[in-house]
Amino acid sequence: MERKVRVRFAPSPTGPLHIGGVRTALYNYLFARQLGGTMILRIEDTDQGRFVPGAEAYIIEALSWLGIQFDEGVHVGGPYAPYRQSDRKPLYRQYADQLIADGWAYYAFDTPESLEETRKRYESEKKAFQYDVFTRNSLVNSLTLSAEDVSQRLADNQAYVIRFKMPETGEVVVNDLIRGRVVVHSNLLDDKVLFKSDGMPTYHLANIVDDHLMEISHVIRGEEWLPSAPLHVMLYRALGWESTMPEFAHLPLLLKPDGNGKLSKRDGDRLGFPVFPIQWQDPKTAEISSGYRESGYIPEAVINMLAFLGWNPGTTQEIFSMEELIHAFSIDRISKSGAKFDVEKAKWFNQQYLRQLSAQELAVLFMPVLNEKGIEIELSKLAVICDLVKERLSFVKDLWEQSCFFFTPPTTYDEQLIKKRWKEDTASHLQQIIQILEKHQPFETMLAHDNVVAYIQDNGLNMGQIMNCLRLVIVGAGTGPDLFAIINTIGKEEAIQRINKGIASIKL
RNA sequence: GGUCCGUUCGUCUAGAUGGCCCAGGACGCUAGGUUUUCAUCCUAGAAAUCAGGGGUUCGAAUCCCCUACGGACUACCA
Repeated sequence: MERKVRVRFAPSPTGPLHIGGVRTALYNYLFARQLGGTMILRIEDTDQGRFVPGAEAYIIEALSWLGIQFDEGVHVGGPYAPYRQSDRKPLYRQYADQLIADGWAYYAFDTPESLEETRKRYESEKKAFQYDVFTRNSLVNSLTLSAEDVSQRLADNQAYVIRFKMPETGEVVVNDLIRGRVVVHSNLLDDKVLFKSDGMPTYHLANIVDDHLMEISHVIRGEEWLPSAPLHVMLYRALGWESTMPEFAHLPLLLKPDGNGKLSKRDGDRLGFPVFPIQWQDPKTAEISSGYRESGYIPEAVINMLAFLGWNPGTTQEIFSMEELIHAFSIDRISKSGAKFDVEKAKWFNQQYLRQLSAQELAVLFMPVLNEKGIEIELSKLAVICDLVKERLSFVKDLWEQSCFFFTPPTTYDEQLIKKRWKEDTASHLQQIIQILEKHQPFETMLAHDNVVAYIQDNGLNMGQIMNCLRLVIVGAGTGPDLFAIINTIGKEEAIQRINKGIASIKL
């Protein structure tokens, strides 16, 4: 039973990978790392018609940004190379032939058009057509045609596909690590195409052949594959590989936050959150879909959030580093039902991770934003500002909103606050406060603060009223960190200028 | 239509072998406190008749059955 753990993440390069796919990759990664196994990236590009340039590079970049690493794969090579199915094309045919020779598959010459016609005919009778045990005897294939006819058609290069010959009797059992025993009667399954007329295998064949050849021990994939898992089990049996068949775990789906249905590529920008790890631009339409990276999410937060969509450790701990996830992860704690994505929780996770960053680290992230606005500042000074506002952020991009008053004087003043706090004598009191500030010759914040407080108290004034008005002229609003910390940071001269400007601008 | 999977607060979920669950945590929400302000933080609260109905049992969110609802799949797509 000692089997080396080898798992694969096997996306098809038909577009950007969405977060459901990322979660599948993550669970594979956590599982592999925990058990000292191997994580493989295999590209399943057997459908040349849906190939999208750039998608493969996108997948690699996105997973790399998130810290999901591969031991083998298209981009890093490995002992089972190549890892791209289009590069493995010559491998598959022999297995299809073997299946035919063993009576597990057959040639089918039906054209797509004739099949479509049959399908429509069934539909008009309110029935569903399936190429299976019951219908294959009335269709054009090597089961109904004479041996001579078949060889003639083959010799004539007539287009054909190779279909799996599903047994008429018997039950197929899939033992799923998450769902338990799933049983289906084989005659309910259809004769899936294994090998296409263009010379490429379909997903089903390529997948089984590659998993076998690459010695995959566990197949962890989305629930959308559960219905075809019985076919896969049959394929292992037919190929004589049943004893080394990997174990299956079908993950619950990620659902739309509103309404029903699985999360789709369209939902993200419609509902105001990214469904993609990093930004993607469609090469054909040039349409841009936003990504977590560009939206200001920290990769660790995205990982943490994704890990909890369908899995939990059974404790109350919610913040997990990748290392902790690797340690705590287990397949039997994966839930069976689909999870709706929640933007608010995602934000919360990001906030938690943002707070773990030092002021210095935040400053480094913030600096480019300022430079773009034409603001030059020393990193150390910026770090002081970041430290003052870091508790108020969910995203790095919130930094500007939370700290813009450090860099530019207010141009407008909060109307509500004026109404509430600004009195007739406010201006003259602020004049007095300017005098107090002027007195401090090297400027000392604490002393200035104490003196202002003393002024308010000595004159029997309302603390909240004066302080809020002082804040109003300095910040422009009633928000922000400690007022004297702000004054200290912008400097005495600037503070006095702002007070003067405020007095001049604010009229009752 | 058919096959398969699922169903605990608005959301993510806890809930081995039925009793400690008139259901716990987190996000969000509401209120109070802290703060010269806002945010943070602290405290409290509202929020699931455990999809519904039948059983089994002294006792069920937990076991069984039925129903409903939701989802996936049903391509020479993956």
